[in-house]
Amino acid sequence: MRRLGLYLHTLEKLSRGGEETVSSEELSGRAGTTAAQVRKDLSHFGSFGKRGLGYSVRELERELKEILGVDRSWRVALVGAGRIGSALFEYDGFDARGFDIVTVVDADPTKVGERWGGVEIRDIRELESVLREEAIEIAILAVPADAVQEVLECVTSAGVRGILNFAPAQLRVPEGVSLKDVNLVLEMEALSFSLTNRPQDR
Amino acid sequence: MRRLGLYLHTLEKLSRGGEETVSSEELSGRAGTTAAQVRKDLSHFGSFGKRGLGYSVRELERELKEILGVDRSWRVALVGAGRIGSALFEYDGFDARGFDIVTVVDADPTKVGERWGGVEIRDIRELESVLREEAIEIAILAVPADAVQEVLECVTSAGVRGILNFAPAQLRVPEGVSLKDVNLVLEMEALSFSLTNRPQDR
DNA sequence: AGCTGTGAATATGTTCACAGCG
DNA sequence: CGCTGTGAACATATTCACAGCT
Repeated sequence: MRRLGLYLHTLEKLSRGGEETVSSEELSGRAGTTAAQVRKDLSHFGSFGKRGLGYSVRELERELKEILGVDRSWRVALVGAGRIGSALFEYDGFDARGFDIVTVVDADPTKVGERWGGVEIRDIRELESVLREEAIEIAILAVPADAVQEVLECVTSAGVRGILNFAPAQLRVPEGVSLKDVNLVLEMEALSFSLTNRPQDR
Repeated sequence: MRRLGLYLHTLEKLSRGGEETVSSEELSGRAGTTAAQVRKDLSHFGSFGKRGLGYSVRELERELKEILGVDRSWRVALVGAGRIGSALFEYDGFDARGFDIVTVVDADPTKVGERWGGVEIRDIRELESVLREEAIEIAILAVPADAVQEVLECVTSAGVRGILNFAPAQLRVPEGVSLKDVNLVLEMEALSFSLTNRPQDR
């Protein structure tokens, strides 16, 4: 559930602000949802609040991290060192949440061997073995759409079970593998749709 | 409805492959949904198919473009010329769908005046006037989270009504403005959640 | 006969409203 | 008394199943 992540980020902000306790009302306001929604969402995983008081910020934060599995770090590989890949590699948010990009792989021979920070870019022909050696758990695919299905198969063969895909392609993943697609054109099209189909245009 | 965009992309692939006609069965297979879903989705906007035959690829493609509002081009501004901004600027998919990034704005004085392709980077202090001059319809926000609310207010004041936001912040938009958030950490957390809460771990 | 378009059935998600604990 | 946790009511989304056009 995506909202859990939102709650966690909100709690961390509250925590930095020195708040000790928070009500579902307050939390929902900051996360852009409703109080009932917050309570229902949390109640699926346990009873974390105190009636009459609210939730302990620190405690709920810890619980949510555990539920989301971000009370640990994850070994992540970046496949594709193009423009999107490089932006993702530099993106601080991943690091801050324990998603450690410990491997970068690319097909371009002029890039292979190059170093980004402490990470050497490896040849995509070694993809499967590199992923195994590095005990990668999550792969970020930032390769061209026409290459991504092949890369995906290799990645899943290597035992990776979480995939964040940026290529605009409909991927089929084996049972037991989680896939998240980020398709920016689809997002823009959704905006275009809203702007176009607005009855009360002024 | 996000699936409409998916259908459109699928149709374009079929079209390039020379297909004349497609059934809801076929379309759903390629778009990763079900035949009934496709028919229901399309039926909200009209009757585009022929019974016993299916849908004309070319015709449905045209209809979907019109519904989504991508039968035209859009004037888009990129606010924030950092790593994510530059990756987005170079991203071909936007251009191909008629989302023309005609303006780039940044706060860094060393970047202002620089040219990316034919586009000069403008100073963020001129943001509102630049957006008006350029008749911008959609803004992509790739600025730091602590600056984004301020930028957003400026952007909406300038009459922009569609916003794609990459900053991890909960934004409040005025009535009549469409906002899409892309939060990559949330996506990764969702993956982490699936990997963590998988009962039948082998 | 084949495949759409659609009401009806089902499933899923959200909001309401309140009992019950602190 | 305040705020959570939760069943019940409501709303939305998906799937089923079939009548009806071509």
